[in-house]
Amino acid sequence: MSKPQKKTDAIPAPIGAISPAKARILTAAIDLFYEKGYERTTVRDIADKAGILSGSLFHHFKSKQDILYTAMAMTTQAMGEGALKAVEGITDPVAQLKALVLVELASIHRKDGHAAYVLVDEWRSLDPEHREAVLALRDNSYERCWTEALEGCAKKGLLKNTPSLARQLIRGSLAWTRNWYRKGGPLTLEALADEVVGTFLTL
Amino acid sequence: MSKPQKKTDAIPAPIGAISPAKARILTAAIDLFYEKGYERTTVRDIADKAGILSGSLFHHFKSKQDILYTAMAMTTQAMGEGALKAVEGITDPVAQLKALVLVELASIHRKDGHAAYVLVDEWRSLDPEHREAVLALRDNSYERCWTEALEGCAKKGLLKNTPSLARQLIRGSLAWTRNWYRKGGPLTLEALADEVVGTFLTL
DNA sequence: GGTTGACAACCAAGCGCTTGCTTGTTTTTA
DNA sequence: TAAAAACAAGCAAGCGCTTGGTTGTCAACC
Repeated sequence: MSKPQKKTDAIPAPIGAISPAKARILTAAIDLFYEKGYERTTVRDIADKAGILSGSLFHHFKSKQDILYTAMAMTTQAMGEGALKAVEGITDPVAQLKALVLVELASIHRKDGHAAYVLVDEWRSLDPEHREAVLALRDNSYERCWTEALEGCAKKGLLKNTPSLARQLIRGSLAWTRNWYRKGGPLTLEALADEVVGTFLTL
Repeated sequence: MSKPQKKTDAIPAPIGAISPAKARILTAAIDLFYEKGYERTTVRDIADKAGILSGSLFHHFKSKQDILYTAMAMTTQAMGEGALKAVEGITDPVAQLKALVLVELASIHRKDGHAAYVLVDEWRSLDPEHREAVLALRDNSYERCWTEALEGCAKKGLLKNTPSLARQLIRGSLAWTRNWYRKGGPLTLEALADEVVGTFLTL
């Protein structure tokens, strides 16, 4: 018994099963982060919204930072699965791209349960170690889908930029929609997705 | 003299002359906001960097929020002037657009004295009233340049989207460069600007 | 089937610290 | 010599988080 070392506690734990209580807290936290940002959101705010006292939060999460990390990691994982499902069965890279753009837009504007905007707005609030962990998680599935679609387009000569540059430009365009796009207006998400795809491809 | 009303104190004051001391504080604050964001930056941080004690800040600014507002308003005004100067004498709308893209990129990555990134990152930290004031300031000159250039391109049939949609997509692409673009790499800001213009126009 | 113990979830209270900001005084500047 | 600028000290409030005790739940045991 020279080295105890039961658990690798130094490196952030993987995202396993989430208890109902944890899920409730995460939902509340994500809503508040969306409205006010991480820093302006207090643990008391989160607890209030989740219907418990602030101290009880720390029975489920070891810190406020842990809540953010879990939210981002969970969302990343969910988006990876969503992206995989979106391109499933599609072989045309243009159609793949269109599907991926729509998934990302829908996530940002909360058409589903995800919460992609935390992955847009809160990078700076996430500790460097956690940041790397989330990035690794993202590159593993979500970005892989994008790369595949974009490289497919490039091979057909449809892409104006290199795939990696195109990815960053598109990501920026989509992320910024958070600051101006409103559902219910004349422009639907689908139409917006078409516009974006049409912009970055030479069709 | 039925109404005193010496100064419209309710609505944020306009940006007049900035004293040297104020300018020093603002520079320090902008640096820190850039590194850590508004919320994580304390008034003591700002004072330290400016070479004074924290209490002395409030001789120059009435609140921390006032520092942010002044920084954003000042930056907005400077960018308006920068944009005007950039398109000065240029009649070709494509060349205008290229110049404007470069100005915005340079500001975001602090190649000049401006600090456009606060206009990207810190909107949520700015009080609603101040926010409107800055937006009005922006639309007054800076956005006017963009609208003119984009409408010029549209008239020539070079634009893929409507000018207003193109503006938002471009703005997003440029803003997001903050999260991936690093100076000193193989891609210069000028080359990046060319890529962006080439992407959004049908040349 | 009633008692018991173990455990997770939560409450109640508050600790130690940091925050933005204020006040009264001293120094610097013009 | 008076205004502007900076200091020195600290307040009140709010922050993340800890602690110790109270519930509710459910399987194990006689």
